[in-house]
Amino acid sequence: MLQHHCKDCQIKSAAAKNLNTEEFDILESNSAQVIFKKGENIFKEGALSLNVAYLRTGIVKVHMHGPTREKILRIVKAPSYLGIPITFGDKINQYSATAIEDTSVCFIDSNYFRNFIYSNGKFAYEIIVELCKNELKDYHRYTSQSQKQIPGLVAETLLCISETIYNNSRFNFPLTRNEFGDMVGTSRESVSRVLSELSNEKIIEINGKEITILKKDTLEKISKNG
DNA sequence: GCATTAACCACAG
DNA sequence: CTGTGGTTAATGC
Repeated sequence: MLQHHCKDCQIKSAAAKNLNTEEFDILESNSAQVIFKKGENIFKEGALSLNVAYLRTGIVKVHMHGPTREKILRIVKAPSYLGIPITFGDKINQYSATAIEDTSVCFIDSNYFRNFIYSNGKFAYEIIVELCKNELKDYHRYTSQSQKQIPGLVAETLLCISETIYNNSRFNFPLTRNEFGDMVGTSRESVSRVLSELSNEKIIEINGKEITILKKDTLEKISKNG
């Protein structure tokens, strides 16, 4: 376990900024920081959930088993909590989290996390805000996913990764084609095909894992029109 | 019918 | 792990 001092942490969550000195002491003695290498599993679907995971740095994929394939639910960039729905929704993890870049995670004992919710209204409020924002994003994604065709979904995903994860029109796409398929609910072949079409039309440029968005406006149009 | 879309399979780098 | 081509099934003019 790494030495850590929650009070001095530079990457506090919006919620944790509302904790007082005493609460930070409690947090510190009931949490542990762990480093995960790219590809390592952070918590696994089906296991018993005993803590809240707070993603301090890095990027993670959140995924669960579907009837036929794996489904990638979200790509999460730090800082963000990872396991709140698990902690309060069920004792058993309903989904897994896997690092797609080197990552540092703080695990917080659920009981103490729960106590903060009970006793500190501002803390609880920030947690609710985060949950609500995520829920709204999920609603948007689910409606897109059920109504857009594959080119629209691929375009949407590229824009989303570029804007919200990397803030750059050029980025290393962190998933394999297969995982990209799992993310938009389609086959790796279809993703492949759409990507090469986009590349042929000079809308994006592909160098292995590196993707550059050349014509953002046309990509947005494709995303919008489904 | 004919066209489009996308899944599944197979095979080659 | 990826890209591509052939085939097939579903859906919509």
